[in-house]
Amino acid sequence: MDHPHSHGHPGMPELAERLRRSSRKLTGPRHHVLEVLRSEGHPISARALFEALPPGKCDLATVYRSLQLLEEMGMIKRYDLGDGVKRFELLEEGDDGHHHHLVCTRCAGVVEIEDCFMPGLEETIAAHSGFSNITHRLEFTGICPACQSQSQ
Amino acid sequence: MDHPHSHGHPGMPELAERLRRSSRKLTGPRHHVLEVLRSEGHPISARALFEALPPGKCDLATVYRSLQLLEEMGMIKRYDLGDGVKRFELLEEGDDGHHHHLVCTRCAGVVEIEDCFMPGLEETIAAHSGFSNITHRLEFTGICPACQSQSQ
DNA sequence: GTCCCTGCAAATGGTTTGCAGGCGG
DNA sequence: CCGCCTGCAAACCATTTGCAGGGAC
Repeated sequence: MDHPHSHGHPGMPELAERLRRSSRKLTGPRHHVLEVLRSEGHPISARALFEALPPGKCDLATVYRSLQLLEEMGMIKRYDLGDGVKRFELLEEGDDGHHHHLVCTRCAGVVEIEDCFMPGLEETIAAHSGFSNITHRLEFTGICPACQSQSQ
Repeated sequence: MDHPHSHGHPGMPELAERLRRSSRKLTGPRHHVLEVLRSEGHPISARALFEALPPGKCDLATVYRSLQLLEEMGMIKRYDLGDGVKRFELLEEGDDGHHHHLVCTRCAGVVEIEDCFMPGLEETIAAHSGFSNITHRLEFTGICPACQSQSQ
């Protein structure tokens, strides 16, 4: 259950290709941002990404702009894990990123959960409410094993 | 499915009593904040609450402080609906507020969904992940009937 | 009278934007 | 070259906090 997506994070050439296809440039700063996203594999905040960057390689504002662009292009997905901070995760091509997370309330560690547990539920809700285009966000929180043992 | 909680929003005397029980004061500003929460019945943001207040009756900062206090006391529940804004909803006594929402992505209208669809799921996840104290947040988004008809 | 509470204003933290210069294609 | 990108700084927005005066009990 740990890293259901770690089997195929896109390589840098593929990422560059996807950018080029949208006629966007693969610049130095973007390269570094993608590099961190690629090595991270879990949702990461703009600030955390910035701090993981080689110093001086990319401005914080540019990190935000890159994340915005990559999200629009569908290369990364944004998650709201409930603490008011946006986190982003690299997607494989064709992946819509629909999975859920289990977040530790002490260390903010994130574990992915691969199954989506509500087959047909959105249709049911649509039928009852009259809403259309229904999607959902589901996040779990708890205390991870490491934090459990560290302190009580 | 519309307002599963509208059957019993607490009256002001009961709210005052709950405050007094915690030896907190029922001041003018708090009275007005509670009044808006009571009449609203749906999750409302601090700013929206402030604007619904009679002008000059309560400072914005005090709205935030009141919401913080009421949340600590368990009188209201905070929801993160995904847009980075916290919203608060009045709870009845004994209600833990565990239900989910269906939010319109165009008008931000909110409908409550009373059922929680994951019986036993948290236990399963705990067993698989080793996490403890697991809870979840689940929010649905879509386009409400009114917005569907207004524009395409 | 004693604290709790309040308004005001300033600080904070995450994120966005204006601008002029710079670099990728 | 042209237009997309970038760094820097300032702006923004939701929320929090310091402080001194004021009100509830």
